[in-house]
Amino acid sequence: MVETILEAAARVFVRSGYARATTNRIAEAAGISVGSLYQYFPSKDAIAVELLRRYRETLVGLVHHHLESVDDTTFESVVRALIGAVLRAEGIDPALHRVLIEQVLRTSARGEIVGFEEKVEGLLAEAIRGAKGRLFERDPDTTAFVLVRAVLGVVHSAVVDRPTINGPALVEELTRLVVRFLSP
Amino acid sequence: MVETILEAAARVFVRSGYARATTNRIAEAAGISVGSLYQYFPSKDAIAVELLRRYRETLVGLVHHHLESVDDTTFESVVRALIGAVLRAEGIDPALHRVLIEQVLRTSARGEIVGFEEKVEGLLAEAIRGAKGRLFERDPDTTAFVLVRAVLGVVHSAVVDRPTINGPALVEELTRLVVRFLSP
Amino acid sequence: MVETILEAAARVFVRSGYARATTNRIAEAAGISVGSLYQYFPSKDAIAVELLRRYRETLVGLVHHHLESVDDTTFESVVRALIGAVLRAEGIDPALHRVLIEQVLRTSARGEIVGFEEKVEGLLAEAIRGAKGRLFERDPDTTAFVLVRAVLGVVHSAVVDRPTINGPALVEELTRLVVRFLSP
Amino acid sequence: MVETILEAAARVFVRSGYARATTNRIAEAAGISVGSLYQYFPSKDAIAVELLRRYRETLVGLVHHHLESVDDTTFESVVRALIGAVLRAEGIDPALHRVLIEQVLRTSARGEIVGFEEKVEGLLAEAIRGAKGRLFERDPDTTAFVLVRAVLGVVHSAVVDRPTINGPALVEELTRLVVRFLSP
DNA sequence: AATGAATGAGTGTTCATTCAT
DNA sequence: GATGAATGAACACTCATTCAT
Repeated sequence: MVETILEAAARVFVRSGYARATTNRIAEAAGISVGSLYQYFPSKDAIAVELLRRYRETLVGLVHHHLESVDDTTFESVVRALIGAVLRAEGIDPALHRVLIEQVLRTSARGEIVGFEEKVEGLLAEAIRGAKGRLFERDPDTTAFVLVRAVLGVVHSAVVDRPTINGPALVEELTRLVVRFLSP
Repeated sequence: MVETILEAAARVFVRSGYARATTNRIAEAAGISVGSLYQYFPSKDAIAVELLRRYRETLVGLVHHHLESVDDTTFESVVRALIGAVLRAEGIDPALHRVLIEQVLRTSARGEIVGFEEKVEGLLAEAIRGAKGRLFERDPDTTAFVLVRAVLGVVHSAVVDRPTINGPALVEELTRLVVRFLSP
Repeated sequence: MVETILEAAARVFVRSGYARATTNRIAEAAGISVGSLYQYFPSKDAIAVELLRRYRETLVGLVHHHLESVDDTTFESVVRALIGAVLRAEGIDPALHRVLIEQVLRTSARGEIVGFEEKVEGLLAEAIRGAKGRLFERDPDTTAFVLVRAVLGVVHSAVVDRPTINGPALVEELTRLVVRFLSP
Repeated sequence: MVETILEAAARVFVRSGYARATTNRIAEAAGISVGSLYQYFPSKDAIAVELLRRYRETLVGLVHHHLESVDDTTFESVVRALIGAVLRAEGIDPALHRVLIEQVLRTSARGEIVGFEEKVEGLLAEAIRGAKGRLFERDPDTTAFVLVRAVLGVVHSAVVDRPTINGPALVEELTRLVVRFLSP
């Protein structure tokens, strides 16, 4: 039931924006009554918060998974695989993400939620520090910041604004961006 | 008067979010009455649209201005100057940008507004094509896309999420990102 | 089970007021499920009605009992005993009474319920008429009315508004009020 | 406008009870829109609070006024005049009073409001203490308490439950109640 | 008989917009 | 042009009641 509601809410949030997404509309989209919706979520905001939480959990998991294979193969191929995975990730719906962020940031759940990018940055900075070749002596934190935000900026834009650009060529360009940026 | 209203609206939008920013509150913040506000803008949405239009106009102008000096000096120094300028730009308030986008995208003005990044990308692709050294044979459009979105991703994040990181080191890292990415 | 529900309902009505006393809350306070509650009472109002009915029954019984002993002893001592009994009566919870009255008066059960004071007045008027000494020639009904409402007014106020005043001195004053009022 | 709303609210509260008196219904009864209602009162509760405040103010004024003439004439005639005045008082609508009390008691305004009877009792206790004849040596506070609550109990009942009884005979009986109670 | 998830009508309240002054 | 009181549609949320299990 929780799943049903979240899926319906995601659809309605994206289609109509948070403000115009009424709880009655969400319930209807989920094929249930408002009352039932409130049996599972205490408020409209709570739905947004949970949606955002899951969204971020998915992405963090994705990155984590790929970073573990760094040693197994070329650095470049890991980057390529990770970027490809993120670009393909079903869970990535920046339109939804965008809609949610403004709302959740006004919520008390704010603290629990903000920090997805930070988490990814932490994982990356760690990986950079542990990298065998000690590739460079710049500050790993700043490097991770630039890396994460640059890549996510491109990925989000590709998914939201220019779905047609999402192909192998984009993966290549992004991989080049990352690899060159990190090389000494 | 239009200016007064827009400034007040920007403040209120950022402080309270679009939904909670009532026209009465905006009018009050502008020191006028609601009635007067409606004398200059036909609707709340229209304020958001105009705000977004100006925001983008400012940024496009900024980029345009710096790209014209590409030939005058090193490529790298132009990039560095441009990045510095964008990061310092007063007009850049991604918090406002974020608030506006969701709303404006649901508006009929949508067509007139979307495409700021596209404009910048166009300027860039043009510059790349015209670059003397014929630096590379990749598709200028894809390259421009990656470049613009990557840089804006970092810039927006820096301004919104991590103001403390906004310093010379960040400019250096971003410049490196761009220069290396574009080098053959 | 009916008892359990009524006790729980009384607690919840007093604690939260009739409007905020939800049937779910009452059921929970009774340690049963809403469904079971509806097995014994057809509606929330029905609970209030039954509660009021019992409340009044208790008080009428109390008065009735004491009036029967009028001949056995001094008039004054009967009055004193009756007043003391009413003031001590466990069943007296004017807070509950107050909460119930407004609701029940809007109910179809209204007719069956109103008239508690009237019953007591009837008993009293009867007692006055039958009183040996034929104490006075005023209209027994008006006298009974004034007597009942005056005493109940004081009793209710004492229990609800000023529990600290509820002591022997109060009994004395009230007794004096009654005895003097009835003396020729 | 405030007056219009209060009058309409009083009517609706009495007719339908507080719970069923919707703000829309009140507005309609006042011949205005809900929005306007909220321009003058921040909430439904606030209306009840103001109504109660005025109600009590009226009654306190009434009592105060009559107590000032105590010295001018017989004690008994003052009592009689006061009782007659209270019984005739337009402002007295215990049905309304009853409806309001439960609600207001749950309100933060509770502190400012409770204490009407207390105020009257204070005035009375003062008058008793200052009475020339030093009529008795009982505790003036307890006496005032019994007096006020007894009289109000009768008055309220007369107005609400038995309007037909409200005549000269009732005034006589009540006056007798008071005078005898206070006599040494 | 007991349960409690599901229902949906109905509530208090907000706020974009209008318009008489 | 400026004002701000008035409007009322629309919303988030509650809760008495039902009914399949």
